[in-house]
Amino acid sequence: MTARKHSKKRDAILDCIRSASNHPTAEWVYARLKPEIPDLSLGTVYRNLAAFKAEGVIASVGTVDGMERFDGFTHPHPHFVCTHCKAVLNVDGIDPPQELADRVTCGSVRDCVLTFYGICNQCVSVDAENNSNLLMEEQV
Amino acid sequence: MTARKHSKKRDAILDCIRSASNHPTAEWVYARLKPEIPDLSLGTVYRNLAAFKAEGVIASVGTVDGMERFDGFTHPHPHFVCTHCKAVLNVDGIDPPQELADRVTCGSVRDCVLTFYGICNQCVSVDAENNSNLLMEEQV
DNA sequence: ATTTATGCAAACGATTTGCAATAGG
DNA sequence: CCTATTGCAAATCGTTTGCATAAAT
Repeated sequence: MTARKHSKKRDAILDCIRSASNHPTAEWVYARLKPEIPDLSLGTVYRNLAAFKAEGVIASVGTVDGMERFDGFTHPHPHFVCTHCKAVLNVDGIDPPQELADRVTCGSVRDCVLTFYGICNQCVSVDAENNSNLLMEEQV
Repeated sequence: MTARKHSKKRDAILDCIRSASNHPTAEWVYARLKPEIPDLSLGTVYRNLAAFKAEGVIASVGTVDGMERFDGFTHPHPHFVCTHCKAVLNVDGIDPPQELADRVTCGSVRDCVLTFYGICNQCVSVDAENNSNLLMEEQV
């Protein structure tokens, strides 16, 4: 029925998502591609991301700070969300406990999502730095 | 500094969230309270929910279908989200794997959130019903 | 030629916010 | 009284959508 046609912009958007490691927003993808594709529109990015997601070609990591975050790597894996800088990081070496799905009785489970929230190492460092700066200022 | 004052509306909002089992949205809380508190404003509901959340008095279950869902029960527990009817249900008998937090190296974990996505039992039933209806119609 | 994909800008919907009025202490 | 809280409506902001045009087949 639906005869899909090829599109350079669509390819660029998918490449961008797949090569990005930061689980970007639509806006980020747009800003990233705009310089090399000047006539790209934000609506096109949204439309294609929605289509990719519906097809299962990309995944949604959820909403952080009001913005949806996407992942070009669709194999289920846990994420770490920094509540300070809003970074979304992959958590390696831990698998989502999909076995637990069998013990869920309220419905038929399709996905099992495991997400850790906290402060990423980088933000902890910056925080420590600021604190020592503050201490030094106080001492003056 | 901040001299907090008592407020009937604030109390009603907290009671509402705590007595609700459906992990409601701000709008739902508003609609629920409006009849008994005719001069309640949606902004007040949003403001108080945000404050409760910041204080840790209530928890956010995340965003489902573009709307934030709240939980008056703050002890960590997994949820089941029905991708069909958007219901958010508690999953009993399973604890979030907080032990795994120690194995996360990219930051310092504060929360561990486990969420299952799928079709709830009720939607499965309705679906089956519709299908048999369709089959019957086709046979006519 | 036909039909999908896109740009653009307007529409949308959830949430936030500024400000004058209200109510708690 | 003083100040936190609220109602109201306008503003915000991410996302969606309608429509005329461009690109793909």
